[in-house]
Amino acid sequence: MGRSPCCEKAHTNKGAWTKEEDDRLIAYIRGHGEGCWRSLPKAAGLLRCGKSCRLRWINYLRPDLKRGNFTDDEDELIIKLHSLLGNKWSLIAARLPGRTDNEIKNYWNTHIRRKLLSRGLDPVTHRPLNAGNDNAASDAAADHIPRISNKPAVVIGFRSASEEDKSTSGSEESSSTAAWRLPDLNLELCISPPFQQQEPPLMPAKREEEEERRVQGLCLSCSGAAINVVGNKECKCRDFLGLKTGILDYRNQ
DNA sequence: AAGTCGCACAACCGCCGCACA
DNA sequence: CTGTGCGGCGGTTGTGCGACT
Repeated sequence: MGRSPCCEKAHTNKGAWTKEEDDRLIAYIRGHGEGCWRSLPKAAGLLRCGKSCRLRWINYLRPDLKRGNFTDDEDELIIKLHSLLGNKWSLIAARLPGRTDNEIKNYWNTHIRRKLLSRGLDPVTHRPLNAGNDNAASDAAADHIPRISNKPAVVIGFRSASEEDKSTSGSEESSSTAAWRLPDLNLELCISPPFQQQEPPLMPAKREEEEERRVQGLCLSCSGAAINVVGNKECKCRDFLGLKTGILDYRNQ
């Protein structure tokens, strides 16, 4: 029993959006807000699938989009976030006001990958290309090595100095990742939720949740000041990695 | 001027997780 | 508890355009 398609494909337009379609979509959302994407196309008089409308709105038509070139600051922020989060484009985009996950994903694949390669860094692992296994590094650069669980390769910065000491004497993880240092990544995340070495493995969904909480729970702008760690709530300083950022939440506008 | 190539980015596809009945 | 519908996400593809030969 297959799932029904998200829309009646036979009667939907595909490909590039026309000006008229854009206008209809904008007018409808202005009038009714973002709601049920599935029913939106019909209500707005569009021969498009709901997903397509959502994508078009989020990636192109939203009024709070920046458009235009990425700044150097944004470049560096993306690189840092990618080293922490991996290919979690939506999480990365949430830290870059006016940028969409799709835009960042495209930008990564076209610009930043090359930028990292030119720095001698593997864009997948953020490790130096000539570090360790040469074959592995070059293969990874060619995208032949799948990232393990799509998780960030680097966990640096989430440990205190004392944790660091502990880890040097211990686990496999310490030898495989913590022993290595990302040269240009210094987030000064010296405070953190307690590092739980013996933490039982999380279920995949929980793991992702936890991952997000780790990032959210740390204010990366306040040089790790503990006062800004407020559980899984955003720090109110609105200053992320040195960039003034509003946390993007167009849904509440 | 015509053809080819590579880049940039918009759009699509398929899967997953969550909410709900 | 299970099945279904929906929104959301990440990977991939398609297409337009400029640079180059």
